[in-house]
Amino acid sequence: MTTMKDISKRAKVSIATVSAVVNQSSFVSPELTNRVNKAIEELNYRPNAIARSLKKKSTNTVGVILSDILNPYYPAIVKGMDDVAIKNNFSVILCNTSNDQSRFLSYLDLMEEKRVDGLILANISDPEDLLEIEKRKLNFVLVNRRPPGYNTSYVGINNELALETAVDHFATLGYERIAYIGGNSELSTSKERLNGFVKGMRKNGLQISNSLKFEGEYTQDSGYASAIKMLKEVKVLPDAICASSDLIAFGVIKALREHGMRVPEDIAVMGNDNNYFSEEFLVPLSTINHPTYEMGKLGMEMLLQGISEGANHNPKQIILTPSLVVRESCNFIHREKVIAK
Amino acid sequence: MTTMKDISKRAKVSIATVSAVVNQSSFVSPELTNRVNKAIEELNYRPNAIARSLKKKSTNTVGVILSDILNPYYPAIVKGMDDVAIKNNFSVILCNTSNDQSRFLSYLDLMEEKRVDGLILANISDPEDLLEIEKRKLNFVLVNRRPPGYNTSYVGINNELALETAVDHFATLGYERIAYIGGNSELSTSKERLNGFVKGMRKNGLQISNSLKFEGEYTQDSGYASAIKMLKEVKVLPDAICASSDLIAFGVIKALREHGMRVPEDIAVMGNDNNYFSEEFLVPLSTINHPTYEMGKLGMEMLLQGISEGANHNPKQIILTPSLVVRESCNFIHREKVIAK
DNA sequence: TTGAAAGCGCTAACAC
DNA sequence: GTGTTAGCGCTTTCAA
Repeated sequence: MTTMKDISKRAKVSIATVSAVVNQSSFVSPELTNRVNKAIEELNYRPNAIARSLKKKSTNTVGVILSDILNPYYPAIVKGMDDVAIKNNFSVILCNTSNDQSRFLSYLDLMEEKRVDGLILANISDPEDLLEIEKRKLNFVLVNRRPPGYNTSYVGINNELALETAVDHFATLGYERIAYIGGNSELSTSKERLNGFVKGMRKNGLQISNSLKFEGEYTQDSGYASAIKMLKEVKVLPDAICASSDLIAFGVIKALREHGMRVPEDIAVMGNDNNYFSEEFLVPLSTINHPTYEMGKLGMEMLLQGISEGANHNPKQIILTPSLVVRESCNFIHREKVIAK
Repeated sequence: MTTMKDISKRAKVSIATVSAVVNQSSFVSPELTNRVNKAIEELNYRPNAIARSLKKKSTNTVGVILSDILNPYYPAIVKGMDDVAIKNNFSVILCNTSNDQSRFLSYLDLMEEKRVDGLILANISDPEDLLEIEKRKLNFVLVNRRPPGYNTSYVGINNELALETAVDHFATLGYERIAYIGGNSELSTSKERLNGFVKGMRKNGLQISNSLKFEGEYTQDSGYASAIKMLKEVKVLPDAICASSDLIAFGVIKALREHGMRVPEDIAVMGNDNNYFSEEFLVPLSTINHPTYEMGKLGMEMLLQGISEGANHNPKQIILTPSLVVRESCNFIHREKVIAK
């Protein structure tokens, strides 16, 4: 591997001069510049970022720690991050924890050892985890989920508004008895979404039945299981269901259909997050769109800004606004009810 | 940031001793070991991987260059890679080119500058690109696609067999007039799949009509466009369609339905690759399963093996076997035809 | 305008 | 067993 020393010899200049032309960090006469560039060309020189990093104490690298790359919610986020990273000459080290806490911890250590300039963490909900991160004294921003009370360097979406919008939509269509099937209640996003559901129900003068509230995971299987449970336990079924994610909605719809219920004719279902596939799901899913690409993009921009501004960086949070997407899974109008009013 | 020097002072030992206990690289008396560990604890020392890399001329980091992380084919591959990387104490720098050649090139430069120990490239088809990679003289393995004639350090799947299997399935069900809707014909996977289709048709004594062969991209939009084209141009429609990917099949089915054709009653459709969502697509898609997680896992294992074995590494290729998944998109039996035989 | 030299934090050869 | 030291490839200060 050729080094600056090799170049300096061949171009008959000092190493400092080579460095100056490579980095354009100070003026070098055209003559020497040429000789250096020629040598670089001939020897196929490529600067060693490791050595540079050691000297400069910065790596132009950021770590991204994700909870689950298989969840279709995240690839667009990653792409948003990657796009802005490369535009700013940063690389991203991707770490997928598969929701494994010990893996999360060892990734944190690893990132610290690799001296990344900053960290983006998608899906930190546990205050303990936040402590672990803060201990390391490095730039970071949280994305999507966040621990209770955390208000700095965060980009997420307005989950409360998302579910409120879903309920509003149901209300507009005349649905009244609405169930809620959510994810893990400990996650910030779950809490916010449930809050939004409650808020929406109240606002629309609708009654919330505790027997129609279900919790589980943000997965299709969990949605399926919750729906089965509902079908078994509930005497008078709801006429509509708010699922707190599209994946959950998929599972719910699958369960309903397997039990002979038609969507939306018998029970309407709304998703949330606008999964890539929800438009072509068994029944095209009405849902709430989340600007995920934007979330990744803004998260990385926030991080890089924090890195470049250093101590005098002013932390902030960005909350993106979700929007209604109407398809077919709740388009069955309850004419009688609407007329009756 | 505390360094070995700080530790050595506090523990009143030499730097070499600190290094020895941190890396367990040579015997140190229990007494000194204790002092060192205590100092490490107290000062919250974390080794600097950058400095270590500079010295050792290896980074324990590999680059992964992907053509499109938004395509649902890839997340599982990435997960497979990441899982084996972390198990072997390697980090992965993820690079998503979004199918942009200039971005690919600049990522290659970047990876070289960052001195990654190796590179995995998902989706190199162009011999020129391969040349670019080989120029850099670093360990690499190709995954999924490959340029013509490339037979070293590769893991992919048997694409020919995949399409052959699809045709066999159609033939078994009594379908005879079978169309093919493929991806970009320059990609290795496309060629292999088309070959498999042709082979399967011949083997089953079925006639291939050139007017029933379409090319495009590996996207839903492209599948949609090809199907529209077929609907317009072809006088006598096929009774079945082989799509070369599930995404294409999705587009095809969408187009057919929009034009009043039922799947599978009017036209049957087979996909290929077993997308995460194909089971719950508008019509549950019969397809060919690809072991993508395995592909990523084996790709990374191959790379790490190549890195550790160095010059005396014996390059090889691994071709994984796809398998039939029967669902509903081609389950309409042509009784008359079958009986007629 | 150019070059000499110190030093980033670590490893490893060698000396004691 | 432990310590001294050179040097990985680069940046940057300072002197010339």
